[in-house]
Parts: sequence; structure tokens; C-alpha cells
Amino acid sequence: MQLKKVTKLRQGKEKPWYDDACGLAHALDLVGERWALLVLRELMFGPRRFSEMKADLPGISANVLAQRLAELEARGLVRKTRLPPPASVQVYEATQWGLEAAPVIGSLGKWAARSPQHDPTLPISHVSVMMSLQTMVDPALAQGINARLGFRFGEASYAAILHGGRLDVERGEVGSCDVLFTAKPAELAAVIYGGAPLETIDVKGDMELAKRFTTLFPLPPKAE
Amino acid sequence: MQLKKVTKLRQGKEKPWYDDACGLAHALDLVGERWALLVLRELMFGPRRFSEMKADLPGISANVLAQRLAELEARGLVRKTRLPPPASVQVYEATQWGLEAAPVIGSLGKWAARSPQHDPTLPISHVSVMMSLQTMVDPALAQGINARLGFRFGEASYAAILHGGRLDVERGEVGSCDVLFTAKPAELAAVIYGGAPLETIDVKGDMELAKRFTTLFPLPPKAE
DNA sequence: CCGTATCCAATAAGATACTG
DNA sequence: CAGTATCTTATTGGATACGG
Repeated sequence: MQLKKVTKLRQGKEKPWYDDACGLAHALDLVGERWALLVLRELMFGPRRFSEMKADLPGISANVLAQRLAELEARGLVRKTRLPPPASVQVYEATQWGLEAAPVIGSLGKWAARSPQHDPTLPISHVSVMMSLQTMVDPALAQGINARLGFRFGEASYAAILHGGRLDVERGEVGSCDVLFTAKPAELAAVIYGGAPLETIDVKGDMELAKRFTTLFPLPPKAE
Repeated sequence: MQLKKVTKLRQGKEKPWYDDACGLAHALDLVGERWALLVLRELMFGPRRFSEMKADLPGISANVLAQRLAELEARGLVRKTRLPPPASVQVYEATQWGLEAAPVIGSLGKWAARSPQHDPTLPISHVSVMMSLQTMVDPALAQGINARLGFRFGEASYAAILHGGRLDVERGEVGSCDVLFTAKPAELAAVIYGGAPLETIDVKGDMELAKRFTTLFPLPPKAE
């Protein structure tokens, strides 16, 4: 074979899949491919390395992950950078515009949670749990509570601030907080959404607050 | 061939494509296939017939449209019904839950409108234009205006009420209104979003109001 | 560790023709 | 009109092996 098969990448003047000027069609051209939105989600709390993402997206192949990242980069949703020394490691991060997809992703997830066929026993990544907490917190129930929460999932950890009915999440060191949860993502989800007893996970700090925290995330009623 | 090839349809115990309990992954299992969300969009203002939809989704094949409708139906997002006599014609309509995807679709579209690569010259369906108007109206700019707008796109027509900064859209007879727009969807879009002169389309009624109406839909700033 | 190259199998989609 | 049947082609994705 002497013809170098040009990598597909649909870059530059990509022709849209959908001949439709509407924003939705364009959105699908941007992130409508298999895995694309899940890849973007993994970047929502900050830069990640290739293999971290691969590990957290069960079933994705290196091939596909690489291609999706390249496409998202070509479209201006993701940037490839190098962490500042001494880390000096190569990572992917979402651009500003990419980050703005967060509420959209959140509302998609919230909408889908009404599905009768939703199976909550599947594995789940730590980014997913944290995004879901941020999305699903009920402002009315959370009103008036001020607290700092910490979350540890093996390697990854998050700090969250509950304030004014909202939950602001950041990845990074837990720091000082009122409650610290340590668990696997799926275990935490089981406690928050599945009604599993709080004792099934490791909780440190204000147990009263922890208990109350778990009640702030009501599931929407199932459709059908 | 004696083995009836069972149609694919992934029904009943469909195994999810993504092994991920997060809502987003499930959303993608529900409507992540090519064309699915566009098909659902076409149902957002009421029941449609198969060939109408095929005509308004440029490039879709009967094959794919039929399959997507069947899948959406199996998942509880779409219902196949018959219009009451004397029409007695077979149509598809979104279920309640399906309709609730409207804001999600809207925000996806709004987010994508920031894309530098968005090409607004492509064809556009009447449902798309009306959804985009509903989504993109700026509540601050529209505050204080009360008006009834009519829209005619060949066969289809819509009535919209601008009130309290919101635009409520319904498909159906135009009825009495303050302004009546008659145009092709893309022409209307060109006037509202592309700054084309109002004279390029047919407008009847309060021209002052019509002029003002066209200024209520600012495009978000482009990313990058 | 971070990907790329290659190959192969599965599938999805377009075209077209056809039926109740 | 509302699809289904059939065929062919184009994509896609998974697996594996390999290079910087």
C-alpha cells in the first residue's frame, strides 16, 4: 500500500453528518459520536491523563479514546497540555466552552434518571458520582445547610461545598471538612440513591450531618 | 431461508452499550444513536406522520426512520397512535417523558450555537426554528412585551405567545394574532439570526412589533 | 506510560424495490 | 401512504502488537 491512508479525523472543513442548521444537529456533529460525551464528562473536574480516563470508561479501547480526544480537540472542546513541572505529565483538559457543556450533561443525566430501565448497579466513575451529586441536589432540601464535604475514591479525591442550596464540587485535596466519605464510587451512589445504610461506607466527622446529606438527593419519579 | 431473522430492535432486556450507571450514559443508551434525538425533536410540538418526518429530516432513509421510531417506542419515549376520526391517520407522538426532553434538547442546541463551525446556511425544519425561538429568546429583552405571533411555513403553522419574557409555542392554526410571518424556515432563521432584512419574508400585521420581535434572539458569543 | 498501526469482524446505513 | 425486504457498501470498533 503506497497511498498513505489519511487519518479520518474529519478535521478542518468537516462536512456535517446532519444537513440541518439547527443547533441540536450541530451539537450532535460535535459530541454525537459514541463515547464522545462520556469522554468530555471525564474532564469536567479538571485535566486527566489518558490511562486514567481509559480506566474510568469501562469498555473503551485505546483506539477509540485516542480518536475521540483528537476529534474533541479539533473541534475546540478539549486541549492537550502538559502539567507544570515537576509533574510535567501530558494531560487533556476541557476548554472553557467544553466546560460549559456541564449543565447540559447534567440535565441529560437527570432526564434519563427517570427511565424505568435505568440500572443503577452498573459500575460508575468518580466523576459521574460527583457530577450527579452536583446535578441532583435538591435546592429546597439543601437550603440553609452550610458544610464542607470531602470525598475519597482511592486515588481521586474531591472537596465540595454545600451552600445556599447548591453543591460546588472541585477535584483536589480534601482539606479540612465537616464530613469525609471514603468509598468506591458505586458504594457512595448506593448510599445516596439506593438507600443503602450509611454504615456500608467509611464516614468520618459529623455523623448527623452525613446522615442528613444523604437525604438531599431525591430521585425523580420514574416515567411510565 | 427458513429462520425468520429477528429484527434487531434491542428490546426488552437490551444490554446497555455503556457499562456505566451514570445518568448520562443511560441517556446515550436511550437517545444516543444517530438520528434519534432529531427524530424525537420532530415530535416536540405534537404528533407527526411518518412521511412528514422523513421529509423534514433531510438525508434520513425510511429504513432508519422506522427503526429509530421503533426503538424510541420500545424505550417509552414515543407512542404510535391513530388520530381521532375523521382524520384516522396513523401518527407518532412523544410521551410525557419524551416531551420532557425538550429543555435538554434546547440547551444542547444553545450550547452548540457557540461553535465557531456552526453553519447556519444549511436547511432547517420548521420544528427546529420554532424550538430555537423558544430556546433562544432573551427573557430580559422580551420582558414586558405581550403579543400573539403567527408563523406559516407552507403546510405547517404555529401560534406563539410572547409573555413575561417567555415564548410559548404551539403547533396549530394561527388564529388571530398581532403579527403573522409567512416564510420558509430557513428564511425566517436568516432574518432572526442572520440579520437578513425583514423585507425578505412576508410579514402581516404590526410591523413595529415584528421588527422588535426579530431583535429578541441574540446569538451567544462564539467560543475560541 | 502513552499512545499508533494494523487487521478483522460486526454493524449500520443508503439505495432500491416492493407490499398491504 | 407507511412502511418492509434485500442487498451492498462504508464505518466502526475491538484486539493485538508495537514504537517513542
